[in-house]
Amino acid sequence: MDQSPSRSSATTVADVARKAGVSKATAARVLGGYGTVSDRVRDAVTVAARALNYQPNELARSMTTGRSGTIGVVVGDIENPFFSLAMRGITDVAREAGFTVILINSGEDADAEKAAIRTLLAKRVDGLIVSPAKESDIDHLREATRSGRPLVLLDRGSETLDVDTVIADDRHAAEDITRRLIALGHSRIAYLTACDTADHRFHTPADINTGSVRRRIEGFLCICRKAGLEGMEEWVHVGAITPDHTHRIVTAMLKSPQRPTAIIASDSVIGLEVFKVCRELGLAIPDDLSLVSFHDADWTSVTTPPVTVVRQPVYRLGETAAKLLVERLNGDGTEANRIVLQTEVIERASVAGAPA
Amino acid sequence: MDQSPSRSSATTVADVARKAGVSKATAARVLGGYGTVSDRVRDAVTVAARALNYQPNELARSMTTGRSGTIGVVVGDIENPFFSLAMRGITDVAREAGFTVILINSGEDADAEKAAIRTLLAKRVDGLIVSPAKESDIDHLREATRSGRPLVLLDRGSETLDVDTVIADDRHAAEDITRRLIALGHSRIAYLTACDTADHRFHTPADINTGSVRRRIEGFLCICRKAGLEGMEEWVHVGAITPDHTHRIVTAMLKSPQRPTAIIASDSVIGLEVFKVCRELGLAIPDDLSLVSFHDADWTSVTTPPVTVVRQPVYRLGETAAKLLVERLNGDGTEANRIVLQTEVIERASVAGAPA
DNA sequence: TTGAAAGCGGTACCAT
DNA sequence: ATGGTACCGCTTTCAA
Repeated sequence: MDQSPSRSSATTVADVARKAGVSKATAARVLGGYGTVSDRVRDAVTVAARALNYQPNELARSMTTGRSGTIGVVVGDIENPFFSLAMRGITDVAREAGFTVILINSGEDADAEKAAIRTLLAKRVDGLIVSPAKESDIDHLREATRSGRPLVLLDRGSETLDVDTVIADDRHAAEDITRRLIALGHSRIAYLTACDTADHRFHTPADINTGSVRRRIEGFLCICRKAGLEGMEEWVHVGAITPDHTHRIVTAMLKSPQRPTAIIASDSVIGLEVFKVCRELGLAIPDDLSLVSFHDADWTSVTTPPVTVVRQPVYRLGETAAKLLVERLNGDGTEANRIVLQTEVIERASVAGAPA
Repeated sequence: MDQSPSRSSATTVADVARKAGVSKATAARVLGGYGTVSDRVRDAVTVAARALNYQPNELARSMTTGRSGTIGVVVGDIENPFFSLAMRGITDVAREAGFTVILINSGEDADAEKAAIRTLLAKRVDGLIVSPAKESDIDHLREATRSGRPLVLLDRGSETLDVDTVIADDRHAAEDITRRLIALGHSRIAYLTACDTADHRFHTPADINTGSVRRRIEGFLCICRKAGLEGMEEWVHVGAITPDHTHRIVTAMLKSPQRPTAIIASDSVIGLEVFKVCRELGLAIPDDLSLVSFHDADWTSVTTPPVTVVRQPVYRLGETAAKLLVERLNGDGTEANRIVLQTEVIERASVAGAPA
């Protein structure tokens, strides 16, 4: 009465072994594809496995091997086209290498990120790819590496953490576009980012915890200073964390008497919102306002006018990070790589000389 | 010489138990948060755990409990804004409910989807959310449910598979916009989808394996017929699987002598490409061509003219699917839900009367 | 080449 | 309330 064949619980190696008339160890060898077995036995086991519809239990396998075949990815927000494209790069490489990906959104919140890392570590991921919300707050990342599992930082590095890092050349990109804007006669140039500070105002780049953005702002300020533009810190606006926030900030900015003649948007979501506010306010781009946006989102070429953007190799960012991780997982013990992917300014028609 | 304290391998329940001077069972009770223990012992164990930096091994836990705390998600392409937004809905609900998400891209390929399901099942996910590439080819899905793990279908249902399903009201949406177009005098209306057929041509809705799209085309053809428009099958174009493909198809379409006066784009990626081709060809929207796109992508409101779209509750699609799954996981044994979320046509300015 | 048995790190049942 | 111990399903010595 206990040998019901349609018992719901899955068939195991032992079941197959019994049916094939061999030992558990032998069955495991053919089912797991390791060790050596005679052809005759292999066939018998294979047949039995098929008959019993044997499905291996990766969890049990992971228990003994210590490898879960899984990599954990923590990004700010998968909904953001930047991350979803990078994610595509990661998953493509992972699948190719036989790994599976666990995705967790941090919502750019440091605490959520910590919880995510803890969860991932508990699930015994083989490695991690993280886009840290705050570069200053990385004890949890350090602990992750201390647990022996390789970590790759995506889009945002850390000076104090010596691990593989893949970022874009944000600083030069920012310098480049700032230089162009200044050459065109702009001096009231605003930089707008989603990153926020404690008092929602910008004072110094050190306030900015997101490395990629900090580097851009540093580049922006540096070129401004070189051009004799002082005190541009006050033109840096933070806290554009949602379209609503952005809308409010941009509206206030453009309605002020000393309004900017150019805006640099730190990502395409912000750039889009700037575009919308201009519409509402009846401001013409580029005659009344020049606009440059980071991230070459697909729609930027189709607006009127099309938007000048900084093209970042987003897919390759993810792809490269995953490749680095897979190499580590395969035993690469060389020192940490810090890879900087080049960016490119795509000139379109949203930039013109400063209004008189 | 074997009691090196900085041994790399993680500390286990047994280690903690030893240090706290209690049995493994007792230590496990406090560490696992089950059973009953005296406060004194609880403290001792907690202290020992902290001292040893104990990190639970979820894999081992899953082994015995049979629950992995993981749900598997298979989508066509995470890079597509549709899926990344739905994914956001899924991950939000999953996190809230204490589940972690494994993401696999199928690339809309049935074989890849099968492999994905197999992998996920082997990893012992507790449940699955799948956006099936082909509704006709679902043996692997059936097998998944047979393994006892709940499955929820996302955006695409299946008549023959009796499982929880969350889709948008695609048919009515298509009927609605077709009706509007016809009322405006259009009769040469093209429908363009990424779905492909064996010979890359459309004959009958039965050729279309993606349920959501099939339902739209059925609605489109139905209304056309009711309005006395026959043979509209030849205005349905398939195979717009990449922007390049789309570009070629749309260009050919718009250059033909009998070119359409209106195009319905099956997703925002296609809609964007139609927009670009019109630019290139010097065709004015909506004077020369009316355009309606499925998916209210963020940029559609900012083009010139802004695009009339079918707004789908994409986030809620994912959210609802995840909620359904979590309920099943919590023991809901009621019959399969088939949830149809309402769509809404957002009228903007890309639609006008048919050119004379 | 094959088998027996000891884990992997927890959980859970049964005593005490 | 606590301890002893048999698993979970698979891998991996070690012998035979």
